[in-house]
Amino acid sequence: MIEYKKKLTIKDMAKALNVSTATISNAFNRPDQLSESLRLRIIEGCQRLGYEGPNAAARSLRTGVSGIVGVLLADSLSYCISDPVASQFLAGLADVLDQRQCNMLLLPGQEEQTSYKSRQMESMVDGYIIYGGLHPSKRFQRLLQQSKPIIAVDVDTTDFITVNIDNQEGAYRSARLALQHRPQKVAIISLRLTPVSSVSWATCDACYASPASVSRSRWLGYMQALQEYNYPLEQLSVVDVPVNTHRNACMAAFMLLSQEERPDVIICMSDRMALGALQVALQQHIAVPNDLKIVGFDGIAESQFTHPTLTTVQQYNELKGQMAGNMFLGLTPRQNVILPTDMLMGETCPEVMS
Amino acid sequence: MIEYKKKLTIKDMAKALNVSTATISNAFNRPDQLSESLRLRIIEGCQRLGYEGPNAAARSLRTGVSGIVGVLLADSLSYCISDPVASQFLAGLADVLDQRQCNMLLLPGQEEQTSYKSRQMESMVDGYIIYGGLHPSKRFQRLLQQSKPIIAVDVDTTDFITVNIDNQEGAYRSARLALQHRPQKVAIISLRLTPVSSVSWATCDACYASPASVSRSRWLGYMQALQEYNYPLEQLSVVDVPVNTHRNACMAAFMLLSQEERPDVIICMSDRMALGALQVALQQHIAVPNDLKIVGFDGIAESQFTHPTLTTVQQYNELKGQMAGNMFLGLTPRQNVILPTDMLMGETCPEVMS
DNA sequence: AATTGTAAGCGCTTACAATT
DNA sequence: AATTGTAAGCGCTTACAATT
Repeated sequence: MIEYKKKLTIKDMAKALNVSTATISNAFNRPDQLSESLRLRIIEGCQRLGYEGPNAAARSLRTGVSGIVGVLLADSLSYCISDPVASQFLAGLADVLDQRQCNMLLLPGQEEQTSYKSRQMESMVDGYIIYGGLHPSKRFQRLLQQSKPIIAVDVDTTDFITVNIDNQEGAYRSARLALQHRPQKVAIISLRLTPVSSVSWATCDACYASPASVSRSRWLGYMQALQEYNYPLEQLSVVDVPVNTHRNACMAAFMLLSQEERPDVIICMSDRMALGALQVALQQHIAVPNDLKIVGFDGIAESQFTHPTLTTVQQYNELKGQMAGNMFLGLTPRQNVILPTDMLMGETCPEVMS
Repeated sequence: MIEYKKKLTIKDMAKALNVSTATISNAFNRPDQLSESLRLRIIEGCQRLGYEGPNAAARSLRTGVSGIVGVLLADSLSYCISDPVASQFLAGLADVLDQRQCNMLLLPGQEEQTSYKSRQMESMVDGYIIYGGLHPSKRFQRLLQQSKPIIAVDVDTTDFITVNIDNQEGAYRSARLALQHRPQKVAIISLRLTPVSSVSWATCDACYASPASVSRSRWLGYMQALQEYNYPLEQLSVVDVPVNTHRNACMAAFMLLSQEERPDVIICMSDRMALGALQVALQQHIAVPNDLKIVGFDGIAESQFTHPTLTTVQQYNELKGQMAGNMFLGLTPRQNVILPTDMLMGETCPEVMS
């Protein structure tokens, strides 16, 4: 049988150990305020009696600091946790916060409920890390007025300190790599470039109108490369995908590969899109990379688990999380950061030897 | 410029709206305690003045309930977030908790620091969901004495209410599927069956000694199938992997496929292992499934993103998370649950037509 | 009878006072 | 001078009293 304990307070300890509550508190929080011997006696006594240390709610109420960092996500929790890019970011962030004994509170961005309880926890949070997206949600609007520190990641804004990558440069380099093969027919699988809610064909004009900053930057990088190679834009096929899922990737790839003139290059705004395209191509017995080159974006771990492995833009999401965490905690100067990306030379688009 | 607000309290609202603090509190928490008209006037007034509702720390201190559920993980946060099985579970759990306006606090199991601050948050938590592993950690020991509700998932124990799958049955069925092909040489990639800390060959005897319940159950399922097919155990090759990573999977597969007598069946305790084996096999130009059958376990999404797709045991991790959450919240009777699994017929091991 | 207000106390931290 | 204790108050909820 498990033996349960009563909930112990600092008062109980003070009585049991014959000191004041202040001394107990100091023993835990301000070692310089009492003699070493007394501190050890108290710590030992508390351990023996089963007192786990000051109650977090009370401490937080008193000090105004909770040690909890709110992470405002662009999508639902379930999406973010299962998306490799977001989860890598969260892992990096969690590592840093954990080292400093801070905790993470994941806040879904899409909040429809107006119940005040869903906002309750916001009052506990010491500040926010905003991850991705534009966040037109009410929750987001409220945050701005809370006068708490905010770091934004993968958001194109001047309202906060941001941690970003150079999306345009990365996209440009990946597209150039594909275009070096002098393809006949280029296709792009884009993410949330247009406001549609299903996988659909897009025109270049529509794409320019997109407000989603990350996608737009990548799009501009692609355009830059296409222009450099004088690729006729009217020949370009673009399928836009509203949500970065494998299913959508397959659908997009299927649409592209069923065209009368089949693309020999597919440039993708994410590795998930690229992996979907790869799978569909292989199922259709299209030789990759011989008859079809594919480049991705992100450098997720899974991109190197396939055969052939994916050629993609490696971004360092874990590092991104660590940087955001360190900045939030003030361990790193609070200033805008643009992290580098690298080309990850996989097998789906080899380099052209010249 | 963003305009910041002062931190408002229930007192400020009482003064501004000319009612008592109790009435403000009731307006938020006990609608039956005041007239509809007054309640609306208060809610509207608070909104207008920018009061977000009662402070969570104060409320939690007063009521003893925080709405925060501690999720005790077997490994580090970064591992759990990036593991597809764990993250699916977390996604399901998060969904349920979020609907009920509860929050999740992820607690890494491997806690070496003795700083009391790392335990601070434990005092806030309303209860625990323990996910996987044996948890011999100090943190775990402490939890048992806290007299808070606990639900355990993927743990073989009688100390708590548990949510589990039938690991042995699932493993048995997957092994049988592979053995139907009457393989010459069977190999197994196992997880944490032996206490070694690197990828290593294992013997059948050593494997039985494992204390890790999930792995042992799967192992027993494999043995059951092997016996049924009279497969000579002395011919079996087993590589045991301490941590479920792709790198380890590749190493294990490499070891197995470099043997003088190459296996024509590899049975894997996880899809990550199976995907690694598939990749290594394809890189070595071994035809899958013709010359090598592979079966996995888990049914992670990525297992269906490859070509060929993986034959594996589908477990419903998101459902597992939902069930654990619902039970924790008391929306479902608190009783032990064993969730079903299904065979997911992919291409790496087709069914034998007889 | 229906509505609203008073006041205690949840467990802690910390300025400052009191003691050695 | 070094060590320890007193007491107020963080923001809230709720039993109960007071008012209409």
